[in-house]
Amino acid sequence: MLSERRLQVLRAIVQDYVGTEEPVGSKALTERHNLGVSPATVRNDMAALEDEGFIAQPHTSAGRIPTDKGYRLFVDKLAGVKPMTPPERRAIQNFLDGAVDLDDVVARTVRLLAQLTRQVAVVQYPSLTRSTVRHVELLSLAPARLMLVLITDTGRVEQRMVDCPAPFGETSLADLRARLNSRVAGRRFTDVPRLVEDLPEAFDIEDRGTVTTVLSTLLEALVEESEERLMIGGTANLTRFGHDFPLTIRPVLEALEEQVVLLKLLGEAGDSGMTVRIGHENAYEGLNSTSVVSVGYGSGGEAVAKLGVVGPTRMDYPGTMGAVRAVARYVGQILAES
Amino acid sequence: MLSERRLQVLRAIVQDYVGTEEPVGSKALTERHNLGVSPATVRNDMAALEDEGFIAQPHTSAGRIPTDKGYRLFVDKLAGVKPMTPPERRAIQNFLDGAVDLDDVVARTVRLLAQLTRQVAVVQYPSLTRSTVRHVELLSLAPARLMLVLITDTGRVEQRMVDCPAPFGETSLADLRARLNSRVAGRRFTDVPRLVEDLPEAFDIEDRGTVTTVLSTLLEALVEESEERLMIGGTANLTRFGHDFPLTIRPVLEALEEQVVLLKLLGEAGDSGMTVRIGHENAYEGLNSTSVVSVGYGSGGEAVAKLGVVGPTRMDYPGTMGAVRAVARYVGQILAES
DNA sequence: TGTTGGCACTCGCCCGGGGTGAGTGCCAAG
DNA sequence: CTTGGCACTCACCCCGGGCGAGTGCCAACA
Repeated sequence: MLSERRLQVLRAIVQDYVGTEEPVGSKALTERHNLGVSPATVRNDMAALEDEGFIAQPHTSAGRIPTDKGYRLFVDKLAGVKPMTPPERRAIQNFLDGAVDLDDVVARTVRLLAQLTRQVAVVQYPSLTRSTVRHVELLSLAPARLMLVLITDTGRVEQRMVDCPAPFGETSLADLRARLNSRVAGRRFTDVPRLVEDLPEAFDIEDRGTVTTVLSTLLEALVEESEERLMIGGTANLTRFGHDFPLTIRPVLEALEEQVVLLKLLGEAGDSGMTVRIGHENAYEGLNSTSVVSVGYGSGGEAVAKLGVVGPTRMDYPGTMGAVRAVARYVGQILAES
Repeated sequence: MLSERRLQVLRAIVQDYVGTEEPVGSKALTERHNLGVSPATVRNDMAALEDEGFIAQPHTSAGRIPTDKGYRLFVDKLAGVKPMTPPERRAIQNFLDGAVDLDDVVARTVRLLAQLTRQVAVVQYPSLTRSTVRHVELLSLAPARLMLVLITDTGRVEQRMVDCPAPFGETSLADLRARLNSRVAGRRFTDVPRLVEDLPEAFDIEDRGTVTTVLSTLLEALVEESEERLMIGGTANLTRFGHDFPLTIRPVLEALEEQVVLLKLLGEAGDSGMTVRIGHENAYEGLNSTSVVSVGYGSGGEAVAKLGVVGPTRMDYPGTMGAVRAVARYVGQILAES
């Protein structure tokens, strides 16, 4: 096992490297952190750390830089989460409080996260698989043409045209609307199919075709609505990535445009607590030189979606984690209030 | 005035520079384009073009590169719009035909444009100031709490909570719903305020407060809905920008995240026909080293929104313009059909 | 056994200089 | 107005030397 001091050395290396972006040597370390030992001792420790794969040297006769494994150890054992300062907290709250609707909340959250962490922010829209139906509305546009409007408790609206197999009277329509709402209003998306299953049976033969059509359209809309969307921001921060730029940045930009990739990324992260994926721990190849810090957030106790940031593996983990956690917390509050 | 041959020389310079990304010299020009004159002559022409400010040399004893003014002349006088090939047209149509709703149309358009031009694509959502109300729905959620749902003819839906000053009965609600729709359905957004102006007068005193509240909420929603949104894509293409990278790319990424900037950018472009803004012609400073090619598109004859691409001033103008025009045309068709 | 100072060694980086070649401007002749 | 010739300018490449940070090893010491 690694001695206490060696861990301190590793911590010092990570901190210095994150700050300077340059390989850090034994002498500089003893000068900047008062470890109480000589450079020679540190050199021995570094050799040991390198043997274990926690650090590496880019070239012989250069300083050491942390490996993914080194960062992992740092995050797991050596670093805490740096809490936000009270002024920062107030700023977060103020900024989010101005939001007028769900889109705005998400947009503001993205901006905020990007600014606080100076990295790329990713915010998933509150997931709807766990959310509930607030209301279903049916409008008659033409004798055999209806519009179905689905309103969710998170404030999203989805609408669908329905072409009926047969004309559908106003009274039948009102009847269907009432029955539908009494069954599904306030219920979870996932429960809806079961709840409306036997609904056609309550109608006359000639209306059943239309009713089943409406129902299947509704189920379709529910599925589509629970497809997860997300918003990203702060891509300009990618320019602070490093010197080797174009090669690193391109796949990241590509990944960021592929919502599927990002959703998978967030999805893979643990369901509770904060997740940090470092470098090659990310399944997607283009993100092998980045770290992803993500956390679930939600209105009540349970997480309904995730948010996080994407940055270089060389990032300020404690600060980033602090910001991500704080933002998630406040967004949750905002959602609970509305 | 510039002689015919000098214009040819300018055209050749632009074409070569766009292709090679390197300053082009007199000798290379005579070799690659058969101008029928010697390098010395071309040198004289180049000197003249430089005097007029159409080209410049990055360093003494280097070739010439076009200036913004040079590109301007090229676009205005020397280059046509390169039409898409039939296979390309088919590909565009096929790709767009698969779209299922408005969001999907816009998303596909962005992708398509980015791929075709290998640049950053910007597509504005169909503007709603010119569009019409399809339906307004009112739902009663609680005795003094309504939900207002606005549905537009472009298929967008906006919903709003309304807290009533006094309880509002179901019959009044039905009455208001009916009157409201009979007045505004099918009408343009801009006409709505005038059309509902005197509506409160038709109701009992005790209901008027609620009616005016509902109306003002509706007007608010109309304003917000006509706020223009847009979607961008293909940012990964920025990596092909040039060698001096980080400095050029950062302000562009920043501009792309500021929807306000982009909307202004598109808004400034001429209302009909294709607009090309080259380098410093862009008001926004961060885009001084980029060109923006934009065009209006719409379902009928008239343009309802704009789309375009942002790329380096050194871009293939004829090809880009061809792609932009073609995409705009097909998107218009798709919108007209649905 | 762990720590320390000493020491030789490696090697990336900076710097200055010479050679190369593309490209230019000018000029005189056609 | 065009052309060939010619001298000149510079950016670029390559090379070699000096510098210095950093390393690994070792012998001495607590």
